[in-house]
Amino acid sequence: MIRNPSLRDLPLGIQQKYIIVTSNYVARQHGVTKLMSVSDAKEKCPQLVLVNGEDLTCYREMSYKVTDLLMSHCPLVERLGFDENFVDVTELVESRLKETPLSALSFVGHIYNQETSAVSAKDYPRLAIGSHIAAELRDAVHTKLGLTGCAGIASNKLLAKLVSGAFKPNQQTTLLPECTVTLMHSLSGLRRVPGVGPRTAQRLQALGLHSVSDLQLFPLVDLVKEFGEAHAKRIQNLARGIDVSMVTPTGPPQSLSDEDSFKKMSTMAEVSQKIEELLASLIDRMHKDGRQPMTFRLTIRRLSTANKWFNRESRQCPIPSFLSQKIALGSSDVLTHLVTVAVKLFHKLVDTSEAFHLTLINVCFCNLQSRSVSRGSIASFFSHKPPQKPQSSSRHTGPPSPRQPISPTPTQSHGRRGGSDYSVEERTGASRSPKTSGLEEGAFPRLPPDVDPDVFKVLPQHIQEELLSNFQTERSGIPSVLTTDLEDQTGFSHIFPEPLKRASQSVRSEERGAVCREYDAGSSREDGNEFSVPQDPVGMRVEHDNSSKSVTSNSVSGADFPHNVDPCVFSQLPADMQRELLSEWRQQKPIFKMPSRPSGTGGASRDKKTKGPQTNNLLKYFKPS
DNA sequence: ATGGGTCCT
DNA sequence: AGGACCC
Repeated sequence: MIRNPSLRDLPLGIQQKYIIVTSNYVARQHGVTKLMSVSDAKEKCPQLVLVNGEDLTCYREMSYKVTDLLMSHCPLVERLGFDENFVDVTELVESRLKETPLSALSFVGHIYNQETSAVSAKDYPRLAIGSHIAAELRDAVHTKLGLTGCAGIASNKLLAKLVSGAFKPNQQTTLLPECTVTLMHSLSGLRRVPGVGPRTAQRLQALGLHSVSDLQLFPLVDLVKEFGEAHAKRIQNLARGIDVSMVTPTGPPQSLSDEDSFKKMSTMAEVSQKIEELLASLIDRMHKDGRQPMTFRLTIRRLSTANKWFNRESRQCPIPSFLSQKIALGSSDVLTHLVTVAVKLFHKLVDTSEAFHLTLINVCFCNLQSRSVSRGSIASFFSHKPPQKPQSSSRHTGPPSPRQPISPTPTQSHGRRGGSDYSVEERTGASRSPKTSGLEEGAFPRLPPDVDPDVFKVLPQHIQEELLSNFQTERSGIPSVLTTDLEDQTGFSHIFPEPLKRASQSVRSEERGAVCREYDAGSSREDGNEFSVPQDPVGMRVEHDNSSKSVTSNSVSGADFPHNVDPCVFSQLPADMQRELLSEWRQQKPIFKMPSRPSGTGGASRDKKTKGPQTNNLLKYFKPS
């Protein structure tokens, strides 16, 4: 729709192969649904206009533009697919809170299950501020990129995401902590809980669990028997509305892939041709990215009578370094060489002396390394301060673009290996200082002043809840996450880098143009971004350093609580109290996981998970031509 | 399903 | 290399 506004008021469907992956609201009014076959859709809506959405380029570009724009307002942005972003606005909220009188606070948009006019913003100062930030972000995305979408404002990612869909086209909703229970109970089944996929839902069903409350109340011990401790705790917490995961800045993609599916392919000639076609566009994308892929992977799907359902098989291999350099440099004869590599992998997958029938081929570059400048040594990495959050520098600075061997290209910060010295540091930001770890106060810092935390801890649950609920009405909530989403449209190009987010699949994207969400009805999609607000700054972010100690209490996987906290009680606590508890608890955990496996090149590089600090600008991505 | 992605085992 | 999850 963005590309062709004349489609805006017509029923529009985005087609990939023989299915409508998404559609605008006009088409939805005519009964077109999300993964409907083209034939069923045409039957329901003969006038349906179809746009092919198999090429995700436009959506990807727009998607990064959105992420980039959000990052320019607040650096902590985590992408989820092409059309959703989580933004941790805790720090922004805290700084605005310091400069605004309580009397000047208000809410913007909807409040889940309550009348906005009936809620006092003074009682939830952080969430109220979060609602304004979400509105500003949605407005920026709309005015600068032409996309509309929804946002959810809550104390964690799970909740922000779930509440963002409460009011559908192009609206935003804030979740007050006391409505968490209602929101979770409103879900029609366990599959609606993000993080519970088809497999987990099936296993839960086998245990006799169907609803969110079934999972909330199921004995953890028994759940652990089925799923293991970490997974069991995680999903049960999710059912209770608890999500301790951080908003992890996404940074540039970890892999780039290109694939095509078809009815059937049975000859080597067709296979090499398809591989060549896919590789040509992948190499082009890789070149624009500017990083060097160290690994290549080929994936296929066989036509299988039985098991049609996900049988994908893959083989991967290191990319000879002369080739990966050429890719980054944009050399023209790379294609042939890579086709050779791919065909060799293909033969490891398929015995071509026998008949074969493929249904899909995927080519992927992963283990992407930024060639930063100096290839310096690992020593230079250690000499810098710790990986701070680099942030940005590059972000706005133009496309880092590709190229140029020497330049200090920013690209990622983080791990950066190498680099001259400068780059790295920019840090900035905010200082999130480390606050030392430790103890600062007790575990329950925000109890009413007349309650001793040590006494509180040993009280029966119902008494604790009563104390807290009385106290809670006086405190504000803390927001935490927001998500925003946007819709569609696309356009492209741009300024710097990258793009946006939304469009989830191709589908969405194509729609683009039009619509957006004007008003209701229908549909398109929207989705959103979620902003979470609140958290304490300190809490979520852990970054820094080192570790302090290792774990104190249980540590275990991410899902547990400090030893004296019962999850059931915890879930009833006011959001800001939860946040502080989690913060403290997280500070005791080691921050970096270190290479569990010997990594390759410099260990310094990082470990993937360490992404935290890297903010990078992602976006740089395709250059502005 | 489609055409992408993520992280964990 | 595969599995699970997300869109």
